Amino acid sequence: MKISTKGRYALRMLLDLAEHKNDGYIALKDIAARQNISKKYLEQIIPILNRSDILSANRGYQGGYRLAKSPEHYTVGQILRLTEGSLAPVACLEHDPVECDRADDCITLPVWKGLHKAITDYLDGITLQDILDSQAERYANDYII
Amino acid sequence: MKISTKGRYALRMLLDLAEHKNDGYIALKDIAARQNISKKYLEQIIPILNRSDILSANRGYQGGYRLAKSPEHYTVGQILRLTEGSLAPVACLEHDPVECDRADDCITLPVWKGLHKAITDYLDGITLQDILDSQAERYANDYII
DNA sequence: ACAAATCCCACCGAATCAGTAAGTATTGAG
DNA sequence: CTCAATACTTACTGATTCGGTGGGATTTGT
Repeated sequence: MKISTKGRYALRMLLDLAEHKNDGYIALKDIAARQNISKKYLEQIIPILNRSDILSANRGYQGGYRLAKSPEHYTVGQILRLTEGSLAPVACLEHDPVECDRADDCITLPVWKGLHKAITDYLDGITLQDILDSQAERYANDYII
Repeated sequence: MKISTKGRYALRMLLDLAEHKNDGYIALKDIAARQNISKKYLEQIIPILNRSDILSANRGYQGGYRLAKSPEHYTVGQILRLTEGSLAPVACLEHDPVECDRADDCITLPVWKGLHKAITDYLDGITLQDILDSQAERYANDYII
């Protein structure tokens, strides 16, 4: 019941892009350095995100990535669904559901459905902008103290 | 981000014991047959639950297991914590937290804390009795229709 | 032309998952 | 007292996933 590093890194990568959304195209090298993540591994995660048009990429010299939309248009749920494949806590709730002949009278299925809803309701309610805002707020508090 | 079969089987096993709580000691063989789960595998799951005094076991002829308390005293969260080790969606939130030197200014940590809370609030709010009740209700409806 | 970047594909060790196998210890019934 | 049924224990195993690394090919601004 863990979020994979792939998902956590993807979120941090997009947050990094959100923080630098006015700096043009950001090279993977810079994200890797700032976030202290292997650039090679990020190279493997990027195409997962890139497939669904949430990023805009530029190859070659001075190339890199930037967000296709502004940070409030990305929810954490949306990002994690890409990297994790699905946020369903059991296989029988996935989009192409794994067949389960017990589903009709499965006594535990409603529990998993409810859990799935609790998870997605929470994660789809948080945008990248929300996370940036809460960070800004924290820094402000630090400054006051 | 999946609940393991170990956790799902543990829940079904305890629900089976709850359904037969007035039938004395229940042999693993019977649970395995009713739930269509390998008895050998259940044998491996049982000690995880047995360690924490939620079961009462009897060895030998006519032996088996029964719940130590009544079904409303078991929450799904409590059971899954035993089999999954922890319900934390990231390692840095576990009980013996995995060290993370970035924790102090980790921008994503509040997200994972909130997710952890959403998950545990939901799962700790459901008891075995709740599940049995919802099943009974469904059967009642079927009967009416 | 060259260097910096994205892209692409294969590989790899370690851990986890989902079980199986084989045997020991304990108990009630006959 | 013996036997069969049961819980308990330990070890093993094949498949898959996790968390990467390595080696290049391709594109692009200077």
